Amino acid sequence: MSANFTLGDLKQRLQERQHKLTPQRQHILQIFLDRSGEHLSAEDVHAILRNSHSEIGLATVYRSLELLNELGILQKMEFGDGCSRYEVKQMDPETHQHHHLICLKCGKVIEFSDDLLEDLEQDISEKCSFKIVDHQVKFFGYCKECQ
Amino acid sequence: MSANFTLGDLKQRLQERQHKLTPQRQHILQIFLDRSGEHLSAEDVHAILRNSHSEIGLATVYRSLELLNELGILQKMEFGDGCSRYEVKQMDPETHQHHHLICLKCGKVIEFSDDLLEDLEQDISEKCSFKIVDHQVKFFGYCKECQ
DNA sequence: TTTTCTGCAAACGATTTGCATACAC
DNA sequence: GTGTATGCAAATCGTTTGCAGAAAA
Repeated sequence: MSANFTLGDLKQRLQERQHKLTPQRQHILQIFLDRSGEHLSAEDVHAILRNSHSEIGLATVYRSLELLNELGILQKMEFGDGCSRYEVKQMDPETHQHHHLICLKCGKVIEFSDDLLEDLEQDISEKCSFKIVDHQVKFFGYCKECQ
Repeated sequence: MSANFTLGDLKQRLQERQHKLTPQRQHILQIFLDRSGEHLSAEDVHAILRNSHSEIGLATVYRSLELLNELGILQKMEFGDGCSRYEVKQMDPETHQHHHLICLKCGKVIEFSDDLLEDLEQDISEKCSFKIVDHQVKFFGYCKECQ
């Protein structure tokens, strides 16, 4: 249960949209598969690539991240630090969203999973005639070490 | 109850930090007081100023918005449209936060108030030893007109 | 082959900054 | 007066785009 994405999934989703399976795209996805739980920016990914082996243009990194996001493999998110960050999405829709606790002092991002929002979504749908397809919850405060 | 900020509050908070009460800062705050409920960007504010009377440099608008945010008078927020937006904060801490429903099609931002998050915050504090001082909740979906 | 990619460099848009002048205190 | 604010223009930063050559299908 709770299986992860593989390079095979990437290949399949690319083919469905007549996109090509390039080594650059594979390398970039692999970085996320090797580091699930981290929130990497385009610059982060670019630096990791540079350090490990392949030199890939920054523009290609940006284009690939955007594509992986559209394919539903990565999830784009903003933590207010001035750049977009990405993480691998959970394949299993049963495994519910996690929220982010962002420390105002050290900037650390802690994850917290929960399903309490289900009720709230239901409530909103009814009261506002708004069809919710996604949500984003961030809590700001101070982590254990910074309090 | 649920009183709003006034220019007097601005004056007081500025003095506490040895900042000066300038006409620019007053005009900018006034714009928000006249339009509570709107989520204005720096460019929006600049345009409104230009249309109404005073020509204020864009850099000053940015500096003032940042200052008003630090003074706790405005609340800075991101809706993913590429720029920071601001709205007047509620003075009364009893009046609880409102959440934002963001339509993925037309971009409209609807407000929704609720207190359900209280329980969740309590839960997180205990489980993660994380002291929460603020939260941000956004729901993405389709509004009545766009469904 | 045909179409989609990549890499580079230039373009971009939002935001910030340096600096000389102007103003609030 | 003294120190903070302003306005302008230039600088910055993350991100996007145009285009010619490279590579997947």
